[in-house]
Amino acid sequence: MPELPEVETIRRQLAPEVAGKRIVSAEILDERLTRPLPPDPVARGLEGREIEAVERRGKYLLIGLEGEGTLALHLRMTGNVLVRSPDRLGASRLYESSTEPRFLRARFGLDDGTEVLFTDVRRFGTAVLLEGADALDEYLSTRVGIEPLSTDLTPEALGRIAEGRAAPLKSFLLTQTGVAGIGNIYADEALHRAELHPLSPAGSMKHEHLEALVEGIVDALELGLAEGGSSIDDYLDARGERGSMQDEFLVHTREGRPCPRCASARDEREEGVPTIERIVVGGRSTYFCPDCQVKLRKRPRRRKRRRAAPAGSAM
DNA sequence: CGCGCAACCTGTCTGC
DNA sequence: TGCAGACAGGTTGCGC
Repeated sequence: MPELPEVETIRRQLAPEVAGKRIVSAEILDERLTRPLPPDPVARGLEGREIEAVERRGKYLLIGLEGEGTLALHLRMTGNVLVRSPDRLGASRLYESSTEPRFLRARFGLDDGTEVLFTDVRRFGTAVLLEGADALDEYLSTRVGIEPLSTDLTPEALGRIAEGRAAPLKSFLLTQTGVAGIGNIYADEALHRAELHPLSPAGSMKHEHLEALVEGIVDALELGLAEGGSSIDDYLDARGERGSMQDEFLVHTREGRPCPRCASARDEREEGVPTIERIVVGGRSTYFCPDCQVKLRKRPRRRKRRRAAPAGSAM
């Protein structure tokens, strides 16, 4: 579930609720959360420690602790982080419920009564306690690459990591050590914006494609952030509320619907508008418009003229 | 080293 | 109604 916009939404809500407060209790309720290490040392390492900051790298939520420690949380597919502050009871569905959320995997209590809850249906989520700046850097160095909403993401930088790659663009975008934070939703949305075919080899992009893809990535992620993330199924923000990005999808989960770009390009005529297709790439559902998302050739050597008229697939 | 795919989990939905 | 099978936002480990 949570990709960069969802994790960043949680981070922004969590930070002001927990920064400067002290952890007075830490309960790891599911031992898989800290796998392969046992949960007890993690819980003991947290208790009594003050939270200094809440940051994010890729899809990792980083809880900065006094003494150079960091609790690195990853929500994987169905994880949620919820914050309950004592003075906000009744502010949302989450607070109204007096009962514990389902699938609770960890609970952290702070010195002013604030509670931070980690829930996760599928139990893929992880919590790692890293001591010292070096341990954090080492942990992240093999897991996350370029931060897409920073100035580090340029067409040149993207070109360097894509160079020589035969993997399809969709798989390339999902590789976190290249560009970090993009998941299945935003990969589809970025490729549509860039007018690139998900099966094009990553190494086939020329400068204009790299520029378009950078722009597509940034636009898709920023819209996701502005909408508070995508709630297709499980995702809720730190206050227990749904995001609204799912209402803004151009292609993701929209199989059979008209392509919004092609439709607006010829809005006078209703018929003949290409429709979104679903294929499987790297084992993941992939949605795209076969008409406006151009399939690039492996070698950028020969330039091929694109046909002007759409192949009339009757549908 | 790059790449594709199974595995890790549990819940929900669809079709017979 | 019951049940098998497909599918779900992510990452890792293994084999080629």
